[in-house]
Amino acid sequence: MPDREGHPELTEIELGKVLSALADPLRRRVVRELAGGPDGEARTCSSFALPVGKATVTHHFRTLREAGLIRQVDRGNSRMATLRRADIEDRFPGLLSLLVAEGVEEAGGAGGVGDAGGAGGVGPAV
Amino acid sequence: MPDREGHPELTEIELGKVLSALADPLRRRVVRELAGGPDGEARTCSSFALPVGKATVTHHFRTLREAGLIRQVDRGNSRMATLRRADIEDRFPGLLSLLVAEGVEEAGGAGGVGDAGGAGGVGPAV
DNA sequence: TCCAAGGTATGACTTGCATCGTACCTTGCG
DNA sequence: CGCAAGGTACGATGCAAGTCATACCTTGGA
Repeated sequence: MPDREGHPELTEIELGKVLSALADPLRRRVVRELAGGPDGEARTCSSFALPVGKATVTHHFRTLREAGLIRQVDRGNSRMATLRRADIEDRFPGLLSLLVAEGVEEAGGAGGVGDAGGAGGVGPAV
Repeated sequence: MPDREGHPELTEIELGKVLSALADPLRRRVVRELAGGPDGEARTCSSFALPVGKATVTHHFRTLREAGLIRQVDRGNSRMATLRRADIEDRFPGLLSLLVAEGVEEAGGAGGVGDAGGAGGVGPAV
């Protein structure tokens, strides 16, 4: 059962909810940025500079949280979000690689996803 | 540019459209059944026995086709659908494994996805 | 030739979702 | 203490998506 903040447990993460959450380009961008950063990195919601209002940002982060993709913890004034990297890799190996690869191709990189698909090596060498 | 039947080319397959298409459980079921069958298997729309009306079935198959997940070819009276397995593996390696694994866990299999994540070995040995 | 079967096209309906504005709460700081 | 800043809650709105009923087309077979 999810805790009172809405985080599902590892075994409760459902593929359908994850895919629905990742269907939105804004949410995909958040996960991609987190996946491209160091493991365990904690960022505030506002640090992503999403081109939508505050209320909408809250909505998107709630969706990501309830899907099991991110973890949110209160830290004083702000609310830090971290990627549940190990959990996602455990249940859906290779999924994060696909998101990171999407960012690469949009950034003007050459075609091909390289070694994507492996369980490791998603983030930078920490 | 997609052909007049709506099939996108390999390089036109977008992650966003694919994820949106797979967000629906009925469509996920179609892809999962195709991915679990032999490579190149062609089935009619009605062979999936989806619990919705004919018009809705057409709608779902159109979505899958325009996302680039299946290919539909006329064959006399019926319209056969085949999984674009190689194309999907090329652009999103490991994605089909996740769908097949979902079916396994729902069917009462033990936890864990085994060797999922590799590019090969999604379907049965053909 | 006529009819049944598989799909498609169209229009309508309903629900869900993304978005916003506003009000409100909490924390940190001057 | 008082205020600004980060988030949340709630209500409203507009649009996209899933569903259906119906009508229609095409093919294959009796």
